[in-house]
Amino acid sequence: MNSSFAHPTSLPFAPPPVVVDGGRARKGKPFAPLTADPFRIAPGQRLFAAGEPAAGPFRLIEGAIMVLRTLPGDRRQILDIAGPGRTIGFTAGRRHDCDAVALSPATIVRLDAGAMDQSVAMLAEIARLRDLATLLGRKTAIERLATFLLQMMGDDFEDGQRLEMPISRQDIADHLGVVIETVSRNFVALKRLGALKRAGREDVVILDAALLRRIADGHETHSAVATSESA
Amino acid sequence: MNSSFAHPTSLPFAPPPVVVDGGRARKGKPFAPLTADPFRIAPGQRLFAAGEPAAGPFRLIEGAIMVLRTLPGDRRQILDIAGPGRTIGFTAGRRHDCDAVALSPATIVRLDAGAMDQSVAMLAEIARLRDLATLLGRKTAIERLATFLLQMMGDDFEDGQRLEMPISRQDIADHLGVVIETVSRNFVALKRLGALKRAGREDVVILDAALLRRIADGHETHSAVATSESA
DNA sequence: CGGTACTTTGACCAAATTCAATCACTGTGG
DNA sequence: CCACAGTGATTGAATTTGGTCAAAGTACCG
Repeated sequence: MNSSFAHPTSLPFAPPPVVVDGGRARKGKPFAPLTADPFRIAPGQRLFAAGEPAAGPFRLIEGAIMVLRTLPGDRRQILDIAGPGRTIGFTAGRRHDCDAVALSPATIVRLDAGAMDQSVAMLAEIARLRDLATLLGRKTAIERLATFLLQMMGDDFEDGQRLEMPISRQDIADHLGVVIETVSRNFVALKRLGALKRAGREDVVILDAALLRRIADGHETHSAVATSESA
Repeated sequence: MNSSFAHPTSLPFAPPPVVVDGGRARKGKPFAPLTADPFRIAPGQRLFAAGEPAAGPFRLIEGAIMVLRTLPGDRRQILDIAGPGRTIGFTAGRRHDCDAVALSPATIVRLDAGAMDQSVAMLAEIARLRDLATLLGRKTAIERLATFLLQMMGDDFEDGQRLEMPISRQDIADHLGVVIETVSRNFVALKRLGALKRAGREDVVILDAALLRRIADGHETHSAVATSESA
């Protein structure tokens, strides 16, 4: 179903997630979101792994982290690609049920598990996972890719703007539930449709966000991966 | 991608979700999970719809309710099939982003949005949606069906036991991200593999739960929907 | 009984996967 | 500065899984 995949490269130094005191704020501030000290991890390094005792949720200050699950036969499902401000690492049990791996150098703080109002972050997580499930269950490959690009763009993104993508084709594929070749072909398809153009190795320039949006939403019903066109 | 689908039949009577007092407990009990009065809805009736102002989460006392999203072109993704004890209807914004429809006569209570410890239910919901996303992103049709059956069985289910399925093929299909014919064919495949046998219209007898589990987990690597065998 | 709705089956089709090159960018060493 | 590995991305061809379309089959209900 899927083959060689982008290794969670265990990089040189491996600071264990730095658990400072039990989570209680040391200096007063009784109801501020209680945290430990921020720490950094390098690209490819794991923040936590499935099966490990849960070390409370984490707030991502800077960088990008992906959260993923592995199943037999080289199959992976990337459940989240989180950027600054996002909270990750919620778990229902005593142990993590996913791996979390840095995509770029990341700064993180561990949140106190008891800290009030993780509920906002949890509700956001639920909404996000519903979107993902809908995408995986009911969207075509090109719709998935368009949806993904729009997510990476965030709001207030303008046509002509360069979109940085600190993520490999394999990881995109494992996020969108397709194989790497399908991602490639659909990048080409979007290029042909005039939605974007390449910009260097990993990046891309968005030419028509509105078109992208129509494709993502399942209007613009082309199969799109045509087999050699003139233009 | 998907065609005629099981209509959220708007049934005769349609009691609006009965909002009793603001959620405050009337009789003391200061910290009991504050609720309004239970109410009932009939099969096919909607509990809430996407776009409606959020009416707080609901606890399902009895019956079955499905939560689903609709996208252009007759496409649906059923995100949840909830039974007694489950809490549904979480939403990040002020409005629901899903529809909820009863599969069987259901008894429900509205929970006070502020009531402590929805967080347990939220964490469970997150875990559930991660499983679903993994299934939709990375499992084959037969693996999806096996996984679904195991879920319906719950724990402590024994070989030879009859499994009641108060849900149509179309709804199963829209839950598993395949079409109705694929569900049919894979029921046949599971029958041929000796995992189950039919029992009346909707129900099924589980013959080999262990096999089902192996299939669901992606061991037992058969494509399985063979095109006419002798046995 | 006959009608309606849902399910199953079959034949065919298409989107996506698999397998296998080829290509393009990066970094290295000559 | 250029040849050349090495890695990841792209392209092509063949295959497969699941989808589409259409025709039975089957249960349920009046």
